[in-house]
Amino acid sequence: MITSPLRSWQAVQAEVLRRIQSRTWQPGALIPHEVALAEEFGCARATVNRALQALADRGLLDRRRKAGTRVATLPVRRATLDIPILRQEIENRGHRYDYSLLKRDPGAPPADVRIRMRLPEEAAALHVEALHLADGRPYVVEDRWINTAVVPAIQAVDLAQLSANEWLVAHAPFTRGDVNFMAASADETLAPLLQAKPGDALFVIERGTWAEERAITLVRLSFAPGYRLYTAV
Amino acid sequence: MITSPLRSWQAVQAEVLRRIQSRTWQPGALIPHEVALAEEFGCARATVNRALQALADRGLLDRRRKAGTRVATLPVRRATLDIPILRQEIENRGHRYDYSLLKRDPGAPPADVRIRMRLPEEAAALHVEALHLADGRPYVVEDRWINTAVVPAIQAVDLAQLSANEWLVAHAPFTRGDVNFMAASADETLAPLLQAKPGDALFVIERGTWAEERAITLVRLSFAPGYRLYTAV
DNA sequence: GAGTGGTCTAGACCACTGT
DNA sequence: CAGTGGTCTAGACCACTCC
Repeated sequence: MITSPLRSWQAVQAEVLRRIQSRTWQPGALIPHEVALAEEFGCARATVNRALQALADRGLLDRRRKAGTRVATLPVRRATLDIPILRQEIENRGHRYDYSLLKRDPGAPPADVRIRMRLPEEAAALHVEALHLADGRPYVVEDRWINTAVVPAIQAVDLAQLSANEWLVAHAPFTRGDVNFMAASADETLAPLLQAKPGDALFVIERGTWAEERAITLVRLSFAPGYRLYTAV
Repeated sequence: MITSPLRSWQAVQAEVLRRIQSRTWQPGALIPHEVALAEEFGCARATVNRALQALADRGLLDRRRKAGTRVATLPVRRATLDIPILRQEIENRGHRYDYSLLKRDPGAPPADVRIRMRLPEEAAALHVEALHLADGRPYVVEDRWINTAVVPAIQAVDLAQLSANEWLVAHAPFTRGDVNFMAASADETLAPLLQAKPGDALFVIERGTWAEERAITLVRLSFAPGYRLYTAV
């Protein structure tokens, strides 16, 4: 029961959340419409709207025009995770960041990469391999293909000084991206670079970025053993 | 240059995004304040506010009272990923879902679990191990500890019929959670369950949930080799 | 202290969609 | 067609923080 007016959308959100969690409003049930809640809470409809929208974004409510607002039956756990620039991630943890370019090779990408990037048969690309270090210890191996048709300017960049990632975020804004997280075993090439044993389980992030419908870059980051990606919900 | 009024916050967002991506507004630069933009775009300040807030949420703008709004220098890639109920994930992919309870053991948790869950020394808990299958093939091994002090009712549930996860989402709403993603090698116990070879790299999700400051459950999900977690940005 | 974003309000109209 | 959420507006006040 509400005694005094709820004046902020956060307060409204908290009260609605309480009713969901206390099962006052059962999963799947229709909740009162915005005008009714605004009246009950003693605030404007826009305030209720803001609160309910925030809860819908978090996956706790399902809202549809005319149909009304329902408590989600299967609350989806929605986690937001920041994918930081490696330099930032390492420096935020209080370590010194170092970077070393291993390879920089113009050339045709292998078939699997070409397909993932949807490049034509004879497309030119730039292959970059690099090692990122935290306090001098290997942190992650970067294996990247860059579509030089979209960002020709990168061919003139000295990637020994500035990582491809940092150049790209500054000069090649993307409109769309996808990310894959997976586990992979360290092979003979990767293991020594990461000071790991062949066969060690590595955490891998594979990321593609696109400008409209054209691939900019595809990168595979293989992290040293022990890496964890953390997020709060 | 804007010729006709931008009437929706999405239109305002698109125009601002265009200026960021075209570097009309350089990274780190201060952009006009809300009143000025509202005037230029021919809409209300609230509309501009909504658009800029959405972009700030996506990590493309930094906003501070009095200081104004700046283009983020290092655009953070923020990915939202849904952590579905396993049954849903498997059925969404068009497979048949099966579930098999391997173990159900009341008892004291080991020290590392107790510490992660911040349980007192002699706390009672319920240990559950289960296998989730897709089309009859092992999909993930679940290794879970449940704090029976918080959800005593689960002791009466027949976990051979209903997975602990599904019972918990319906009966123990949590206020806070954390998630860790990592890679681990299959050990002698896990490998046969997942039809994997010992040493295979497995994708692992470790999730803790809390009601206020009391741990509800801690679960470790070890996925069969080849699993990928995907998200679009 | 003053400038900027954060939010609330009351009212209005629009857009979608279930019946 | 009617009910519900989605959004816009104009104006107001507040809260934070830089100077």
